[in-house]
Amino acid sequence: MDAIDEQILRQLQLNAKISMKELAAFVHLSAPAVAERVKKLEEQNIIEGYYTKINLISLNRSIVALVLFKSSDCKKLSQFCHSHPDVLECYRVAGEISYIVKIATASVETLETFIDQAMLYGTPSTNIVLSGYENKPLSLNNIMD
Amino acid sequence: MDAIDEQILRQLQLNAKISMKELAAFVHLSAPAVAERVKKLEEQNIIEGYYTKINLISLNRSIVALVLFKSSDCKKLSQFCHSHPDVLECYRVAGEISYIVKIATASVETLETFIDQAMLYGTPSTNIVLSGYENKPLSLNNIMD
DNA sequence: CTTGAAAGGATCTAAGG
DNA sequence: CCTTAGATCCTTTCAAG
Repeated sequence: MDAIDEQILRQLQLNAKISMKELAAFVHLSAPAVAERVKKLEEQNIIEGYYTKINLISLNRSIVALVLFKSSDCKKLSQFCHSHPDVLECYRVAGEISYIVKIATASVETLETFIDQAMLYGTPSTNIVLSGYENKPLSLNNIMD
Repeated sequence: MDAIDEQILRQLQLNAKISMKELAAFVHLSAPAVAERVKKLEEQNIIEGYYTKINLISLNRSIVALVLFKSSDCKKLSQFCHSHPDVLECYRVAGEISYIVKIATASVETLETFIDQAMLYGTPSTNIVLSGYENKPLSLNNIMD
């Protein structure tokens, strides 16, 4: 991983579908050279995947909430969340809280159902998201383009 | 948005770089037909973007934490987080907590620095992530393939 | 690493149902 | 809205430097 790889990763974070040609222009290399670097980054699992962000409202998930659990049965809670169709992310954490779940759901009714079910495994504290942002790109050094 | 669009979105969530040809095979249409649907989904902002997930350790961010803020100056905190190079996500929430920040940072020292700075804008409660998962794909109805 | 060329895919365009 | 067919562009691979 050198400075050129870092620039490649930076561009890929912003746009997974950039062409090798464009990427090559960014880093001042040829397209075959960049393609080989990207391939190696994939093989080393430094690039973990390419995914598409879909508008949550379009997926009928108008309500996003972060649910914090104290003293929960983490194993069962983890299983429950993993199988729940509205759960986006979940984290086992060390701190005041023991488990944190991000959920995107259709309505307050479906949120209530989730909470009721989750209460079997711990004590939830629900925080509904009013605004926020995600997917801020990271760079190793803070090189700006 | 019909059932075919939903299938397209489902596949794109799993792999942003799938070809129109492959996607067409999934939904039993021709490649140009699928390409046009994808283009419309992009124009309607139902597809919000194509991103690459990079391994955090490779980016020198071994520590991930979720920091919860109570009674904070949300506007200034938001500005601070937005400009911080290690912040991945932040949310203004309604609940017991008023602001939640996800940060990926190099070490306990850099985490400490973040907390010290963030304390100017609110009262943080730091939860270090032990394990977790993200990017669970969503579907409108729970159609499995 | 480069350039350049050739082969294979993917995408785009156009014509038509 | 769809299909098929052709043209064009991109990527990939290989050569040679």
